[in-house]
Amino acid sequence: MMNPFYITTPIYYVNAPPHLGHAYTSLVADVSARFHRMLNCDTYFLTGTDEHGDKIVRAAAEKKQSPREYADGISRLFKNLWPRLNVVHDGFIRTTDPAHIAVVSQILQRIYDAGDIYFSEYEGLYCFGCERFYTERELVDGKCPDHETAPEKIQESNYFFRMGRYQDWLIDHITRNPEFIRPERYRNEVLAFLREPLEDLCISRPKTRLDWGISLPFDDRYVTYVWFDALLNYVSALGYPNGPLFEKFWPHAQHIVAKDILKPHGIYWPIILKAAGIPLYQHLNVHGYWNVEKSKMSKSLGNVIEPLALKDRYGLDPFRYFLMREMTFGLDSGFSEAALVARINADLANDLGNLFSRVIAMVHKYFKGVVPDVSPEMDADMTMNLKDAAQNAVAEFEKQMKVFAFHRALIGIWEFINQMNKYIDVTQPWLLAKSRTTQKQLEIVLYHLLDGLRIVSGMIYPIMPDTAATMQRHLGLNPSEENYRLTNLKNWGMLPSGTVIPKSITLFPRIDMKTESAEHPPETSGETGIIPVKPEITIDDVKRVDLRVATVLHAESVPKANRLLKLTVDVGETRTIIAGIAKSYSPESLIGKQIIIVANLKPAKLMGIESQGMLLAAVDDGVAVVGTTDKAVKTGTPLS
RNA sequence: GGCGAUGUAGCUCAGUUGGUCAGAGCAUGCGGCUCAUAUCCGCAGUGUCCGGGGUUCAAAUCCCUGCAUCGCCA
Repeated sequence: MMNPFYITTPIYYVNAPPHLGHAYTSLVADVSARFHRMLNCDTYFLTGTDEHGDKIVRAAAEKKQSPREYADGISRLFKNLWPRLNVVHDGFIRTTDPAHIAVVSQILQRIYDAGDIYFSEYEGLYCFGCERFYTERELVDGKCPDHETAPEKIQESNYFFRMGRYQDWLIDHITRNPEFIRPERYRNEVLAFLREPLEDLCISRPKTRLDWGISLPFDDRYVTYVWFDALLNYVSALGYPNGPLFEKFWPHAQHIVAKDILKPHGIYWPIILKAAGIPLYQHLNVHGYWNVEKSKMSKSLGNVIEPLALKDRYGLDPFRYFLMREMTFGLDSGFSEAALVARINADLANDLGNLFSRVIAMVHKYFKGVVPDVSPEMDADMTMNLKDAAQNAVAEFEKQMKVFAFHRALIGIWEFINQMNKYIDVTQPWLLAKSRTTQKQLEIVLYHLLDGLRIVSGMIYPIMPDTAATMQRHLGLNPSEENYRLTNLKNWGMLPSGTVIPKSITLFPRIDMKTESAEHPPETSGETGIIPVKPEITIDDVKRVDLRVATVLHAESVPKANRLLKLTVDVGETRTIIAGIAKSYSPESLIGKQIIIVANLKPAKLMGIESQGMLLAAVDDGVAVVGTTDKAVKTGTPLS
């Protein structure tokens, strides 16, 4: 068992809804967490929201909400986004959580007692309109840039954190641990900043100005401001000071941040930890920005597409792949729809998707879908370096993933994919299939390809988990943590023989830029669970099913049936429908709801009641969620 | 204003300590195959490696300088 792995995103400030930058940071954390689980590391992935401060008070006031209500709303937006990106975190912390508040208070008190926090009065230029101080430099013609009024000189007292006394210690730590802040450019930036004397950090606001925050334990007239509150989430979320999670994971902490918050994480945070007597984190991993280009394509459609919306259009896994492949971790990258489509077509559809499709198709064509049995001694003759290529790719993958060089890890995987395409070209299985004397060779070639795809499926798992699972199912495997273990990817020839594999599918539909503007491509085959996709059907099969929007008029439970509800619904006519959702919905909660039913299903009697149709619901881990429409529509409307 | 980074094929970028370093992918053109999602494989290019100067037997690679872009700090 390797060291535990603790990965964090920043807690996102709830003054605005999530955007691409947030999504990328969290995606990196998710990919990293998944990768470490492949390494069999105990892994904890934390994210959350930062909810105090005057910006929140002001944003809430604009919406005529209390800060708490406002923060709840935006926090929920973040929390709800992660599942949609297949970002699976272990913890979600809010700075308004009582446990967090207690930890902040405790640590502030400790640092105060140690003499690193002092009280001081200062004078500054204050704009009452903005409710903030300005420096001379920020003023325009001596006036507040927002209100165009001259700020007033006022005096205020606040608490300050003596960071200066830890400056030399921090320089020393960063110098001795070259990987403490990475990539190197950001380490250099921090060191450059530390060449100048470090000023003490103002850590409070008088409650007269701001009361949406955590009270200072040693002076109730003040709340703590920004960094103590925000940064301490990384330890409070683990149950500091002596929770089991804290003891297990904290020493292995790695943070991910965008470059805009380099200074707080690279300077304030280590110093806070030092002052509080808490060991430092391992690595601060800093990434750049996405420069979003408004694509011409979208403009011509008249609707500029928001980056996050593109995942719905092109599929989640391609979207995740693009973000991880296109950005060199640490540097800025451009985001455009054209670049996304180019990656999807070239890398996903042409290289990987087509390889997968042609291999599976050949196994069906030549062996009726049965994975050939290949004795190890026969292997060597036909491997033609494919085995070495696989093992090199896995080694490179491991090396690059560990240092957040995701794009390089992916380049390595794709080199191997190209080698497999080349291998097919050289071995020419379609010729081997023509002669009985070359049957054995054909078996070996296809087995090698299948096993290579098995290894690819494992390597892409952290980046494209749904696709990885789909691939594994089509290789006759049951997608599981075990199959994604790196140790199993390092071994050649692990794919079980004799299984019958499902028919070939299109992993990634090619995107035709010409017709794309008219319609959206089908969602890529990807679902998180392990439920296999049913056999292919045609449009005619679909047309036979008459789906309708129905409105629930009445609902009641069915006696002696603890899972069933009897619904009376309006589909233009009134019908009775029995649905097995009683464990997830109370009868009252359904009344008035619009649902989707199969209207032409042959009626059936359940518990003596005739059900004239069937309600559609998603059942996730035993919990039923009723399907409905995005907006209210006329009852009885067919779905097509 | 100070410090730093970057500037390489049409596009996106690799190029570790100076000596096959003038490269990869995409896009383009041509050839091949047919198992495959008109996919795959091969071949072919185009470059004053930002401009100028210097060090050296030898510089995209080191030094100076100019320009451009960007970042950090003030």
